[in-house]
Amino acid sequence: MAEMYAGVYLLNVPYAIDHVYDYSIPRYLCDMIHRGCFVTLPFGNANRSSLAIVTEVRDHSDQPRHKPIFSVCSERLTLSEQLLGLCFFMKEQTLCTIGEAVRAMVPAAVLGHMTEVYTANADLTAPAADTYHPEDDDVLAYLRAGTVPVTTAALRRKFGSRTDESLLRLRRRHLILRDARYDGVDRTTYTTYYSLTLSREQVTLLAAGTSLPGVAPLRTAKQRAVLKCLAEQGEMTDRALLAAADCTDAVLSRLAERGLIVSRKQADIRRPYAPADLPPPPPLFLNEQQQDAVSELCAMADENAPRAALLYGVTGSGKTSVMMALITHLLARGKGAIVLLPEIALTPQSIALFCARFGETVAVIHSALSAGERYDAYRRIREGEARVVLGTRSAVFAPMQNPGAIIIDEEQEHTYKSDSDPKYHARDIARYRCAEENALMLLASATPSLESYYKATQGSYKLLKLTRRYGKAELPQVVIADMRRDAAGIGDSPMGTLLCEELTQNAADGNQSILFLNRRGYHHYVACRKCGVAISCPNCSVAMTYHTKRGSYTEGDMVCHFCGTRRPLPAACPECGHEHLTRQGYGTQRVEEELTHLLPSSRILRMDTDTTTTKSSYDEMLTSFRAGESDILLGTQMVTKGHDFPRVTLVGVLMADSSLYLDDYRAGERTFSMLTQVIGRAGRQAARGKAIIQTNNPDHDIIRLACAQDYEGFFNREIRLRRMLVFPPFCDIALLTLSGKDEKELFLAAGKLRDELSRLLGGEYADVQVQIFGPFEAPVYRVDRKYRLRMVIKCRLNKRSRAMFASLLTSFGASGASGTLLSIDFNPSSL
DNA sequence: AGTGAATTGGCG
DNA sequence: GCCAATTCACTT
Repeated sequence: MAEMYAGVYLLNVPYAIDHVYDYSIPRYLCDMIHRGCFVTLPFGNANRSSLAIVTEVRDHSDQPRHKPIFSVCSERLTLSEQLLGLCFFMKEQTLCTIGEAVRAMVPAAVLGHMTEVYTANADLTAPAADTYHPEDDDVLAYLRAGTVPVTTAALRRKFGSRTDESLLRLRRRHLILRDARYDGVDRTTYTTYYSLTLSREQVTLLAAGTSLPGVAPLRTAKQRAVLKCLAEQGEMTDRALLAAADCTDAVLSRLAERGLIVSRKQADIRRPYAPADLPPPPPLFLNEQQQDAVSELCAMADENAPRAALLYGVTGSGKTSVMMALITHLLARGKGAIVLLPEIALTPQSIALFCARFGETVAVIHSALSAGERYDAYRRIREGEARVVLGTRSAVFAPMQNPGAIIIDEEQEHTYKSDSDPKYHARDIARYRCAEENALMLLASATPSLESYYKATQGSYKLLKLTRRYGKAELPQVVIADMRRDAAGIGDSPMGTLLCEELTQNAADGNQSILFLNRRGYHHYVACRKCGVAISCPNCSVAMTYHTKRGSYTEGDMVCHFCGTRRPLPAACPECGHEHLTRQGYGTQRVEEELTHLLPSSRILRMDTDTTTTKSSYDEMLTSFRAGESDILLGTQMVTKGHDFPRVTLVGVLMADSSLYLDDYRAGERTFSMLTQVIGRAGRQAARGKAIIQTNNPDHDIIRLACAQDYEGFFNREIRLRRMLVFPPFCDIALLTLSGKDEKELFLAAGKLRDELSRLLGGEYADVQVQIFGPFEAPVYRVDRKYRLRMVIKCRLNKRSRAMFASLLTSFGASGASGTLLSIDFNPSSL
């Protein structure tokens, strides 16, 4: 048989050397190695043991030299053809390495990891030259005394921080050998079940001391107790049995030896969201519009071709019911579904909703799962046991065979974009998977992203609308409170008179309120006292941010975070000429203080990232509020999503302007979406609710349109602006960030980056059209003792422009200025 | 010349 | 990312 070769990608290499490497396949591994399986192999000068994934198997190779693969990680652990293809798609799409893509798909616990181990070198003929350090002796002695390889972690525990340098020197002197151990894949835990081999009657007789033919009488009370328990309860887990019979496992093994009981091992499945005791799901009652949408979606799914749809439904129109009907349809046809939700919407309530309807076939994936839980969810999906996956962004990689649909709820949420490597957007991944698997991608939202709605109007997505509210829910009454003329507002209080009165009254009536506060105020924009309009960048219309000059507390500049433009603070409002300009920006903490003064009799529950450190504390707070333990829920984003609070009749929005004047071209879109959702929180079921929007810009289009819940009006306004100023969807944005510890090196590298960019654009990539901004300082210039510079490039993302950026990344990764790091984010979620 | 520290080039 | 070969800066 001819020699076989494997093309592999290393899992732990930088972008610049992330390409296929050819290895020879040893005879004894021949029938175990195939596309998508994981192997360990020697890599680099030192032949360090590394993890890699096999992407090709063939009987020839162009390379002159080949190292042999060490071993296969697990016969069961492989990446499917589809997911392997997705890795290459991601590499091209997001400029990540294959390894990064793989790690996004396979839970760490499933992949296992390499551990470094050391042994003393038995072969002492090697040259023992070089530097001798007496303090290395004890490490060497320790390794020589032992018989098994020792992990670096264990050595560090024993010898402290000097371990690493000692190991390095000893290794240089060839006195010790380094190796790597690949640590397991199978995290399955088992439970042992015991049961009787005899009939209950026989056991009862035995326990009573009667002797049976062919069975020796029971000697001890413990043995009798065990049999009695089993006779009463039937099959029991070892743990339950030991507790019930109050004995040790020695008793059990004696009985098992005698053949009176048998044990059976069963693999555990950790199911943190087991559908225990849930009420049976109510039948889905769909109105005509919903029914139409369902029929359309089912028909699309049945085409077995790549399809995409946008379900645009006003708040409370019952989008979830439509999804559930679609999923029911898919399950009946032997297909599965992946449902993505934003993290804050993945609450016990929403999980229970799905579990109640789809039961055992639901798997939940989110960031708070333990390694074992994640592993089990992964396994259940891969084995086909779970056919409905409910999860956050990363669930889009769920190893489901034959998905019929990938559904993205609240599609506009920016949490679907990852901002660490690999910097993917779940929507792009979903689109690719659906195209490969002939499935339906369904985007759903009350306020679709501009990009998606635009695609729908262009016909690339099928647009389905739900315009009617479900049941008898009514839109709340919306009041815009003009803070410019509010006495309370002048004193820089975030609370207006009207809202204050209404809150007091509402609490007195025994109703609950929600106060929504935009975000923590570290972003300072400057707005006019009289007209409320903020200072914006003359180039890109993005609100500018006030930055104090370094080393000064009083002097500062206005800076555009998009294009880097710097301007001195103007003396008067460019809109109306008024001279009183003020800095804006509040945080929740300050507001809570104000509130306790203004509303001494109300019980206030504050909820933000400071107070909800864990997932459970978040759930506890929601439960407590729902139970009526507070009058007012004050919080950021997280109060807007996914929960019905039947007793909430009043919603207040503080400082609607601060999101209106975010340092991002999507500020208007975000504000519209946020206001629409918040307003929808008031009075979803019971009496008609009320929403009070406090703003200094009562006439602003976005505020007016949001209060009228006029998405299409908003879309038409915004898309015109985007076209005019050339922002997505009319271009793409590449954000290049250079970071480094040495400020001088960093600026040098920035110069190099700009030069390299113009070299590429002047020559090989002359056909790529771009508009370049920067380099300029990142909004937060210093993070983690590193400085950061960025460039913003407007362009059209396609094969050519991506190749250009890839080449940039390669040259900067390989020979780029030392100590500085280049990272590229296409269409970042925030700037 | 000799030493250790910083830089560079390559990995199949 | 990690290693070793190479260059560099500085002592002896």
